[in-house]
Amino acid sequence: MKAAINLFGERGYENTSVSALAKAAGIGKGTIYSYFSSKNEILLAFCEEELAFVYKEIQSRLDPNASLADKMLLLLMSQFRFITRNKAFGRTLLREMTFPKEMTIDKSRKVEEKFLELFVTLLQEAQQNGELSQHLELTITGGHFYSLYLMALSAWYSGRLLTKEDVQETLELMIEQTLTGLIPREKNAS
Amino acid sequence: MKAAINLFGERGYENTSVSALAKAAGIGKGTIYSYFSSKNEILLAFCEEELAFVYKEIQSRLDPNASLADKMLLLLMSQFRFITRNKAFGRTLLREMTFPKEMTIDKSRKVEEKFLELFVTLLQEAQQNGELSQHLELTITGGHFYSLYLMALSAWYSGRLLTKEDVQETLELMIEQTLTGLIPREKNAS
DNA sequence: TTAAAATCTCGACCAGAGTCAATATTTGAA
DNA sequence: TTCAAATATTGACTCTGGTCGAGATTTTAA
Repeated sequence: MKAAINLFGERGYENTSVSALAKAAGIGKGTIYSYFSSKNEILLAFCEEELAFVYKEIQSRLDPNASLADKMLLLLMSQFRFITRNKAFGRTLLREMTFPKEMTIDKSRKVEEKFLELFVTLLQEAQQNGELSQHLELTITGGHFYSLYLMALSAWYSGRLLTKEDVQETLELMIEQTLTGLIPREKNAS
Repeated sequence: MKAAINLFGERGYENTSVSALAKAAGIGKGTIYSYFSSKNEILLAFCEEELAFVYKEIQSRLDPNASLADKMLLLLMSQFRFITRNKAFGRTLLREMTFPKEMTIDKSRKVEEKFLELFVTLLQEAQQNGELSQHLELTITGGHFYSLYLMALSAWYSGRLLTKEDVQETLELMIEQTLTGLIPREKNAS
């Protein structure tokens, strides 16, 4: 893991071969494969550590008095900025996290769960404030916001959204829409 | 392309090497790479044809009198069933479609655009029916439903949703939530 | 008709992910 | 202490995606 942190950080994920990793760690390549099932799983493990740190960051920045929409936007954008810090790196990670192979499902689930927890915490607070309907199943609702995050990332990687500002705007709009709904309301939301 | 359709269909994408493809097509491997920029792009081209067919299917099955929610569910589930017909195949395709490399962005955009069009068509109809707020930017709203689709697929590939029935239930709930919104309403929707 | 330029085709070659049988080390029972 | 069974380590090897320069083919224009 130390070798991974060094080399991935230095040359990036794609430009680091497993052999190089093994040499840097002073072990044989085969040994690596007896601890990780694939190169991607090393990446996942690497991110587990990084993400724990990012989550702490986010939680400390959350203004408890802000609206749910604002908090959600902060959460999504922080995560977005982290993951796209290095484009190729983020892509590989997202591919493996979002559509994992059987081989890496466990690790990927674990990382994802941590992320979903953040949503649920936020939503619980909002529900207590009355900002959110009481009858919602929060895991599902968490998934709902998670889906916006995936969408934004996909749009970014496909070039449909070009700048971080575009992403932020789109997310803002979608969060708003998610909260108020798409069908006509008799009363306008405040 | 003919060789691809045969071999991918027969042995699957992962088990078909580019060399095998070349041999089956009776051309050199290098020649393939002067028409496609990567193996994944062959997959994308392969799917362009398949998907056009699926879209026709879907549109013919849509009952014009059904509610937007029902139509949307049909659309998402049809697509879901198609893509997960072969798990590994779908995974590779989704990875490349959702988080494409610069190399394949064009192809992937093209395929995706066709898919998004379906959403927009549906939404336009709904807007005319008064089932949808007038002031919505439909591209964004289309993206909104697209995001639910991604989410469902991700949950399926991660094993958070295990059966197609789970997926359908979750999508149903989320579509409902998307339409009515998450914040409390004074009046219940009819 | 011809030959130079532009384009296309090819497969030997390279690099890197992942395998596996051989070897080294550790464990534990007598 | 001993040695056999269990476990861990290793790097040579395989397989495949992708590259590239050499050579074949087509186009163009005189």
